[in-house]
Amino acid sequence: MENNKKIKVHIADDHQILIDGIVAVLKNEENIDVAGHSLNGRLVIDWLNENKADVLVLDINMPEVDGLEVLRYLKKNKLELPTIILSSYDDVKLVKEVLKMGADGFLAKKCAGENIVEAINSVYNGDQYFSNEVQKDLVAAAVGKTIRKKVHQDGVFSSSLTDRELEVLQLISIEMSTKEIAERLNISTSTVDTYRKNLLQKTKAKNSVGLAMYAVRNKLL
Amino acid sequence: MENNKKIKVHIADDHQILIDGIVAVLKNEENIDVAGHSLNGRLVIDWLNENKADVLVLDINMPEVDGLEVLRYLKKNKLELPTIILSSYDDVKLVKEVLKMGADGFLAKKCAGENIVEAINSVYNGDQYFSNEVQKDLVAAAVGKTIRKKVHQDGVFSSSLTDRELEVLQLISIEMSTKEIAERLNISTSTVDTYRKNLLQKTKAKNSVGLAMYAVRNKLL
DNA sequence: AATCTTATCCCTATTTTTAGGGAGTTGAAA
DNA sequence: TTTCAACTCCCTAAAAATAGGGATAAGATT
Repeated sequence: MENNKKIKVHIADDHQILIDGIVAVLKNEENIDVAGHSLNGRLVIDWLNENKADVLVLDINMPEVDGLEVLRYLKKNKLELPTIILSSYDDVKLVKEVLKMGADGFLAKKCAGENIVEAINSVYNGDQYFSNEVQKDLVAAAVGKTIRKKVHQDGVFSSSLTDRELEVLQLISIEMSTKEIAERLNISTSTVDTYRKNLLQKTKAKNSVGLAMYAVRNKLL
Repeated sequence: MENNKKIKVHIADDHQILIDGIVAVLKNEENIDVAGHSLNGRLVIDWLNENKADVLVLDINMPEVDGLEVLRYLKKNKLELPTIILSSYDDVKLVKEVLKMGADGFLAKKCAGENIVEAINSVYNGDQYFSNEVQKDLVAAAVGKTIRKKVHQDGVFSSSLTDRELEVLQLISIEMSTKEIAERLNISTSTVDTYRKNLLQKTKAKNSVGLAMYAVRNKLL
């Protein structure tokens, strides 16, 4: 019952309805206290400057300042705050990206509200938490429970995209042709072709549209 | 208090958490009864074949069968079911598209849960309901309260894209090639090519990536 | 009755993308 | 010092997309 024993949670999502839902679910939990909630990343950072949370539940897609930027901010300022990513997609590629950026959990929105309780308790205790399907995929990727270590030790999960590849991906996403990209980057079209091939392989996209959609999904633009 | 006076609502959204939130909000309303809920469009249609709802609250982005397809189904089967579109974005273009397809309300998810009560009552009474910002934009587009009539009378709001074009656009956006689309729609590749040309012209996109990005921007997926 | 929209299909030709392959340089890490 | 990742470039060939053009049938609208 004591307040100082409760896990203080901050929830960030641009959908008020979803926040309401999570709050409703967490209201039944005695050891969890929703200390605050924000509708975008800017508000999260502002809030964290004034208050303290034990766990952050963070949506990726938010206006103005999105979840990835909040993660970057936390990392840069060496704020060790257990963070669970809320996502509409249980995209393995996105999981990898956010893990690399310091997130500790990944919860697909389509998961029932009850899982969020588990997730919060897990990351609060220093563990990691992943949605079912995500976890399956991760396991399929031949990794056990030491995911974080893997990530930080040998970069198994680090985003497969190099700087240059990302650059090319971004230019593809703004409707540039190979020739245009080559001119823009002052490299030959052959080189751009190589990046295209690597991108298609790494993102498992079928064509340029798939590359652009990958960029959209993973907020790479 | 009588059950037969309650408005039977069916909620469709692929995020369980969001459904939980809406159910929690509607639980406090005496004249509204959440008769059912579904995680994708296929389940909505299945449910409607077995049950009756007075109002449908429908998310656009759902796996397998999305909200737009449900709207198409309702239209094709002449099912007059007041429908409120739940969307992550209050994109005017999307509003136009769904209005054209027979929706009666448009609620941005970022709106507080209370608005949904108003929205449900409105469409149940034959009126239309729109989120604040959407409404503003619609007014700005020089239209008053006879939106539906306008839509059905002179197509002021009809998107420049025809049904078939939209269909092709969506298939392009999921990385399908012209040949694949032709097979899926049982038309010739020449026809698909024609739609591609028209789409490129209408959306002012430079290539398929541009088309996909247009679809993303306008939430046509 | 004449017009317009939508959906359908075809032809030609060029440009772009995709799919294989290989290969050299550089800089950083082991 | 060797190894490795990243960046760069090239060759060949097939598949796909883009850019013009035109055409017909069904339906609704004027």
